[in-house]
Amino acid sequence: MSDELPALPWDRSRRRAVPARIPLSAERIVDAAYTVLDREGFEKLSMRQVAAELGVAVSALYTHVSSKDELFELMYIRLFKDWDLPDPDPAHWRRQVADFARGGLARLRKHRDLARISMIGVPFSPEVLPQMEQLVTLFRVAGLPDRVAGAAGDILSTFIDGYAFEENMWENRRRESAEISWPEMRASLQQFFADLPSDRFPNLVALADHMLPSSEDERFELAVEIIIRGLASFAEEAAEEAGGRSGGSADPGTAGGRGEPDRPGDG
Amino acid sequence: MSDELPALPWDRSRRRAVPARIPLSAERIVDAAYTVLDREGFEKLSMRQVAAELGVAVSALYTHVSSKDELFELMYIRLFKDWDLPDPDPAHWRRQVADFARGGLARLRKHRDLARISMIGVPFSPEVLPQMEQLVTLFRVAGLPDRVAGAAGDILSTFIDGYAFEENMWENRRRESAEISWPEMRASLQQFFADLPSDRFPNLVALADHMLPSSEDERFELAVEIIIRGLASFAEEAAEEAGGRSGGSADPGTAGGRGEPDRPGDG
DNA sequence: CTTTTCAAAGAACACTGTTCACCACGCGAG
DNA sequence: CTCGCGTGGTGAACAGTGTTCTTTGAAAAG
Repeated sequence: MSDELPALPWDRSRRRAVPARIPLSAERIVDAAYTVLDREGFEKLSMRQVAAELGVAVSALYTHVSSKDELFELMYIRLFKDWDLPDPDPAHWRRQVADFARGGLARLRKHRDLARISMIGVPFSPEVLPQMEQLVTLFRVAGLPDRVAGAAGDILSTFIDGYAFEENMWENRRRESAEISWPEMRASLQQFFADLPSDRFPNLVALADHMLPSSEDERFELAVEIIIRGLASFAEEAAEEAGGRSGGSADPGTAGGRGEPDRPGDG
Repeated sequence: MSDELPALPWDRSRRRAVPARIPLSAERIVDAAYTVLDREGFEKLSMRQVAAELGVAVSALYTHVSSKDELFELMYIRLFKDWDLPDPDPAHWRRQVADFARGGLARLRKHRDLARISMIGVPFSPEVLPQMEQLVTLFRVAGLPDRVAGAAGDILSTFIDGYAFEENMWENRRRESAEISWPEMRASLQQFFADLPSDRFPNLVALADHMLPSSEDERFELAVEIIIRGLASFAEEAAEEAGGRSGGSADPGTAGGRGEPDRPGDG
């Protein structure tokens, strides 16, 4: 990172040029904030905790970070560092969209309560533009009409954030109440549905087995598949319309996802 | 509510049986909390503010409400009071699902920052079960396979909450920064996309007109339509499978939404 | 009437984000 | 080498927060 040479004892000009304590910086503050977040959770993430983590006075933070909100903003931006999306491929746009969604969720899961911070961040920060561009490109080559291609990324991201947020909620609830495992919790909730009065809630009782996701990711995968199929329907529609109007000037292999080789099976 | 008779002046046993000040109750605390929420917003909604609204000491609240979290829970439950869903109609399930989504969003919009509180609430409270039952029923009569019908309500609600939450975020940002109107903000953001370097962000520039929703509800309507089409695709799939296997024992008018009379146009 | 009971009050505790006067220390100027 | 100077860390303070505990007052019960 730094090309600093070790200081020779007799070289007075270099003596303590690199001070014993690494200087404070926004970068280091964000690092510490993430450490506190993972250890204590969002609710107990305070400026004082971050300062303590760095062995520094609270007020020292404010020379590098103007407020707690700005600290959140900086933490949010980290989410998009080193996030490279593959080049859009019309033949596999469905899988690529699904992979984007999975990648986004995986990033939000990397730190405790990170989804809370993600939903606070302003979504047009310069750092997110490359991903946005890639995603919009992907939706265009998939054959979506402009107004859908422009909105799809936002819609998908909104869902991902919302999903991660609720996942967080459950995790925190589990953490503070008796620490029972997810399978146990799932079983008891399933029982709750099965035990409902079947005259008033016949369908909840009938579907008790399906009201809770069976694995950690099943529900997310299903949701993403639903959204992708919905998008595909718009692509088909656009392809039909273009085909009917101009006699198929668009490459038919480009638009419309149904029946493409990457159509995933269940799970 | 109460069958209290008017107090006669000479009846000492009834004197002040109904005290001059209406007694405190969880109900009244929730009322006051909503008043404070609308006036001050979520960030400044504190137990002290609520107590002040009621002209009462802070500690008095804690005899009716065990914590601020429980107050949030009670506020959350209010969301579902008097929310009647129409009886599921297989012929119009698409419109009914869309109406459910619109109704949910409308409820979240009824109070400032309400989405923040909605995302905190535990989703299996007894108060929400009737709506859940109606929704699951609707998805079943639409012909969705069980595992999709069981998840669809949760997925849709997650999206609605996430959408309302982000809408809140924007509204608050607008409120605190110069109060510029939404059309103005939209125009400047649109310009932001149009002015991006077109060598690095060709598609964002090309779709600058479509990156922001043109009206308040356009993006939400589109998202709901995408989800409904995705669900419909599962219904079709199930109908085909059932048709191929058992020779069409299921009522063909029940399953599969494509081409039904309520398929909405754009808008 | 007295006694019991229980909701409301008030003060206190341990926190929070943020600001401000102070001060030490490394740097360049002289 | 010495002298200001300014950057950046310090500690105290302010105005809040959620929550708890003890005290009080007034209504209900006996």
